[in-house]
Amino acid sequence: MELSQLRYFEAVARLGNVTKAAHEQHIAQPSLSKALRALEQELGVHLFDRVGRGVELSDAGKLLLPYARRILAELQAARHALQSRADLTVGHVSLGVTPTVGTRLIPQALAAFNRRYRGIQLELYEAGASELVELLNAGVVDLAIVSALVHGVESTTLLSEPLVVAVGLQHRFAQRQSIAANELRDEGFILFPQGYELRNYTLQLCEQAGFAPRIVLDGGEMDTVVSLVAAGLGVAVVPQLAIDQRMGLHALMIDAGGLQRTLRLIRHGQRQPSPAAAALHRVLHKWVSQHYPSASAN
Amino acid sequence: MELSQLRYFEAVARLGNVTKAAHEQHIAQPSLSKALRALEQELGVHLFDRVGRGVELSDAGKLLLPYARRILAELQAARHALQSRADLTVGHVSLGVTPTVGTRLIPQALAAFNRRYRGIQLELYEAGASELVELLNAGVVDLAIVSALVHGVESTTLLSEPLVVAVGLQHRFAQRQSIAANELRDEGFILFPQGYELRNYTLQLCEQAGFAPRIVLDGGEMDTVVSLVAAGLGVAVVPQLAIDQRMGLHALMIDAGGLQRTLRLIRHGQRQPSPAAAALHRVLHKWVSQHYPSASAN
DNA sequence: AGAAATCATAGCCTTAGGCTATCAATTATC
DNA sequence: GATAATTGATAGCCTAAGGCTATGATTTCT
Repeated sequence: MELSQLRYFEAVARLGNVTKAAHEQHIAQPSLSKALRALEQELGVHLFDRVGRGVELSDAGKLLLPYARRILAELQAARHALQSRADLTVGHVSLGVTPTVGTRLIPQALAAFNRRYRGIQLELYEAGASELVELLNAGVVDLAIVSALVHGVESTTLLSEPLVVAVGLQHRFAQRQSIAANELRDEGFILFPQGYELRNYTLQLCEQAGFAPRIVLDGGEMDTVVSLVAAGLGVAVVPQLAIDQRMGLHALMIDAGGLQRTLRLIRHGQRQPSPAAAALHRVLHKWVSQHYPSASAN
Repeated sequence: MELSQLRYFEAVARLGNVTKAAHEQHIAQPSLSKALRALEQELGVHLFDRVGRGVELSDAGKLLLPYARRILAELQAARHALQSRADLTVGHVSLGVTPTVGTRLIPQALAAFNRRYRGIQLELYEAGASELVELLNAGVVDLAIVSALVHGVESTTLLSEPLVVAVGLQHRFAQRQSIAANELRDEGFILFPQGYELRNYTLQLCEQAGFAPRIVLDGGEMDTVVSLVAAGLGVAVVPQLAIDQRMGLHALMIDAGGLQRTLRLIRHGQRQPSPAAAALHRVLHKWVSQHYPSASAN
């Protein structure tokens, strides 16, 4: 049984006339007769009775018709669904982010995406970089933003942001714009937890400056760390984007050998991105290049 | 889009493996790959991602899959419905009868049919012969039983029943077995209504015997007429099958030139009978030949 | 009765969809 | 880490399904 046969059958049933149905379906009348015959033979039933001029549905045809109509309707619905998905009027895209990335960049960028693509459902996963790569490979997330270099996936540079030393507004360096790394040897440091890239960056900075950091507090998400710094508990190495003066923070650039954190947008190398995923990829790059023109790259 | 493509698509989606799906569908693996490619091109989307060894559904494929499954399920349901119909496990048949036919013959025959074909729904229309032919031509009834000869339809003789003169048990002829038509010239007649074949038969009988009947009562269905005769109001020409001694009736055969009423089973000459209609046709003939072996014919 | 309409049949032709053979890529195995 | 095994894609061929035109048989309208 072929879909064309069902289409023809439905047309003949609806019009009660083989010739008119053939016209409607843009085929020759004998072709339609032949197709009907083939369908009847395959099913082993008579679908139409030739009654005078014209044909009309037989008992079996009346039985088949609603099935045929449902099948054709499902077919059209499927086509429409795929079309809508391609149009980006509906869809779904899942983005993975490492925890410190989400805080400032993601909310606004995703809001912009949602304004542009109203019908696309967004899903956000927060996890460590290695877990995000697993989710990407498993197809759970379409895209992920990580700051580490990962292998086996397709990666584009989204943003390079300087890492700065955050101090409270009461801090003795609060009036300075920049600082040399080794000036920090007497400061108390607040560290991000094990496994976070920012923790490694911090330790790397101190090591390069030739001292081991005095650790005041170990562990804590971005918000917590920022609050602790503002309260004067210590200093912390954070992305420049995380600094907000209104929150009682001051940023110190690091003089020489200043570290940068590169945020990368990664996606599966072999999986074809869905239209929604491609759109999010596009929007994220565009949003970054518009809001951080100096820091962005592609 | 072809149904085979949907079948293949579903198999690959289910098995996650083109080769295994090709085996299951009894085609060569390259043919399946080609079919998938064609489907993807037609829909303008990627349905699968080759990921390592094996394939897995893409976003678009996940969207399409439930539609494909519904379509395939509908298809199978349609096939099953037609099969059940052919098996006579389900079905519908509509029988038309003229009013005087139904009384004795139809109930038992239809009961026999229903015992044999439990799942087939019966529908009964009672109407005059000409209306029944219209219903037959319109496809409203599949079969009809009439006693008149009608044209333009396919007709088989179901039963020839003698017409007898019914008298009450108190009637002066109640001890006789037969009678000559002209002995009835002084009797009062009870007539069936205009348009009934039995009315015509009665008038014909009297005309052939050379008298005009004295009409005591004109109009009345079979049950009424029978009751009136039993009450001694007059005599009536009725089918032998309508006589039941328990109801206070006696049948007089008509000596020479005795009339017979031939019941014919008619069906549409061009319409293909449904399995249920064919079964009813069969059962009616069989039932008559078993219960009235002398009177039946085919 | 003749004209018009409608479906079926016959015969031809193109192409979709099947097959085998083979390549490329990935994964399992030793 | 090299080799074998598995899997999907490609190339090229061939058959048959499904399209077309021409025509015939039947029925209905005028």
